[in-house]
Amino acid sequence: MANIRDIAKHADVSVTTVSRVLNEHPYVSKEKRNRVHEAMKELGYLRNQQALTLSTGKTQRIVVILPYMDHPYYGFFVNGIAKAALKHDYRLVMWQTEYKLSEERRALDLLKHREVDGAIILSHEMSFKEMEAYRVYGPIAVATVGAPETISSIHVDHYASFVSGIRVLQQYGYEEIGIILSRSHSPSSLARQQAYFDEVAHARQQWIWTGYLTSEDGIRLAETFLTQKERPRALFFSSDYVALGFLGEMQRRDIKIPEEVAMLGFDGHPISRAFGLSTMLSPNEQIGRRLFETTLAEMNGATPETHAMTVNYQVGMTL
Amino acid sequence: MANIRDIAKHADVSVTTVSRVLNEHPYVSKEKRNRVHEAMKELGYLRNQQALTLSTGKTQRIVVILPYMDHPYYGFFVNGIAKAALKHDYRLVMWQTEYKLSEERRALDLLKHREVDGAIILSHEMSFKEMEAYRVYGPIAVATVGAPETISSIHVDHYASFVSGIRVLQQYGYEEIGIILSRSHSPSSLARQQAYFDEVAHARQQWIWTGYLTSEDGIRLAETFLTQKERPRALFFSSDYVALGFLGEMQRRDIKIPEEVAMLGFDGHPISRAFGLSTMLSPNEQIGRRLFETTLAEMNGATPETHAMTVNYQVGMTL
DNA sequence: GCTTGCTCTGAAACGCGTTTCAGAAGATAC
DNA sequence: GTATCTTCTGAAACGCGTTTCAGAGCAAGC
Repeated sequence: MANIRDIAKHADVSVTTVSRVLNEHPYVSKEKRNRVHEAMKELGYLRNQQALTLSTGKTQRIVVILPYMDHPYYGFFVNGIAKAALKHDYRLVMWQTEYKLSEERRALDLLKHREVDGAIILSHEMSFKEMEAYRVYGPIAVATVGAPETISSIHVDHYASFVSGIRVLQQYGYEEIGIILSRSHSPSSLARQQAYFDEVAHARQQWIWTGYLTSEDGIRLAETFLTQKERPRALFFSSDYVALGFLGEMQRRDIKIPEEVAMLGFDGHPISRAFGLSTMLSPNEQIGRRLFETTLAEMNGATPETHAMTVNYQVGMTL
Repeated sequence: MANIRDIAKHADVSVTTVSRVLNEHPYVSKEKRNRVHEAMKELGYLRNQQALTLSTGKTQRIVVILPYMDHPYYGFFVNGIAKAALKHDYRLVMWQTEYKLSEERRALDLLKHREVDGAIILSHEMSFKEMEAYRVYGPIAVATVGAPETISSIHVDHYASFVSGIRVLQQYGYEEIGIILSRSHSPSSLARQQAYFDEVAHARQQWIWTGYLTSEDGIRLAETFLTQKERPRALFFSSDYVALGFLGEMQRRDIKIPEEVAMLGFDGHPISRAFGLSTMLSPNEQIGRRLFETTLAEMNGATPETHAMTVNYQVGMTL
């Protein structure tokens, strides 16, 4: 494992000169530059990235914190982040938290210990107050609402999005609407709930179903829904996957959609199009890209930014 | 940013002693240990992970190389890898290649430059011959078939799996079978093709459709399939997502499944169950876990291993 | 009483690339 | 002819934790 000093010796120059050649510094004579290049080739030199990192204090890494890597919902975010990171020669360290606060802390400790230069958080249990304490160690960008101004936030405006989804349902003539949420206490769920009560005249507490995250939850929901005495005429989901699970189960039971119950999804996953699910298209990949870009900008001295994105109705056959 | 030398000075001990306290070495007197702990608290000491990495030569990181992070197919692998990595306090550096050889090389260069301790490759364009050249820099484990013995391989035996899938189709009485493949030249596609010709008496070259990866490809396939003059009675897909896209499109066209054409998927994604897709359940999460474990074992001196996994038929309603 | 062994400590070297600073040599400006 | 640049070079310090080695002090073994 030849190092920079071996190269220097072999080429009969100083380590400084070798370093300059490595970094393409102009003030090296052509002759020495050649000697160094030859020495590197002969000894099979490979620059040690760890040493570089320690020396410069820049890791070229960013930690991405998310609950589950296999949930399709996060796929588009991650894709956007990954593409942007690759372009800027950054590496992505993925940290799966399974919604555990302890894992979120472990992940942010990477920032503390200089193992990464920044953090992107797609979903979190941690309070913003606690999160802010980590801010001094590096930039943090979240995909959630309610971040303080020290923390960048590129997020879907869930309130506005739910309002516009509800308007779509109303335009189709549906007044009795129910909503399906993921974790009940998450900020996005609260915003959605708020929009529901603000916009739906017939809103009812028992028409809010919480705790639905996966397609299997959607299957389960069908049973729950059908045994309910008074049912809404339309369901607004907060995830396409839950909606698809529900839709599949309804098809299996030969229950007509939208005749029996209309459905509006949320995400715009490609698979939804295959099954004709009407949904709200969320620009998740774009959000991912911007999350990375804002983190990068902050590392170069920019101030945190907050930006809310909007969703668009994607026509389907379930309304 | 207090470092270990500041702590030493503050606690009036040597840096060696501080290091020993950090590493819980027993040969430190209680008194000095306390002094060091206090100094660390007072100065807010945080161990610099980069320095540790450079010093020990261990990064505690593994690079995971895969074509797309947002393709649900890879989700289960990654989940298995992530869970195992978390448990052993390893970090995952994700590298999205988009099937580009150049990106695979960039990713494996991390190994060369000591930025990671090992590599897990879920899918690759690179030849095993080229891959082997990187083996000297650290352990490599792949989820594909055909690896040389220097490279660990935990994979689905695609030949055997396709054979057993075809047997299922035959048990249901289907003789005229077509197959849907992803990239035509990948080792798994070749194995599947081989199994097809070996097991299906009515095998036909034009009943092999290649280039189908996503649910959108599945939608597209429906059109292609229906305009075909002579059609097989059953389709064996190599991905649930493609199958689901196809299924959704067939439903939209009011074409009865399995009456018009029977379908057998491959993967066993949860969403498949919602739509009653008959499929072959692949233990991808388990493969992910084992890929990590074998990489870890190799870093501790074990020899590479090769292990083929089998899939199981999961009953659905499309046969 | 002497040897052996255990506990505890710290100086110095190591892993390895970058950066600062001082200085030499030659070129240009006036 | 002197002052000022520009080009080129290398020694040494830096980032920071770990490890090796030498040695001191004290207890147990025979």
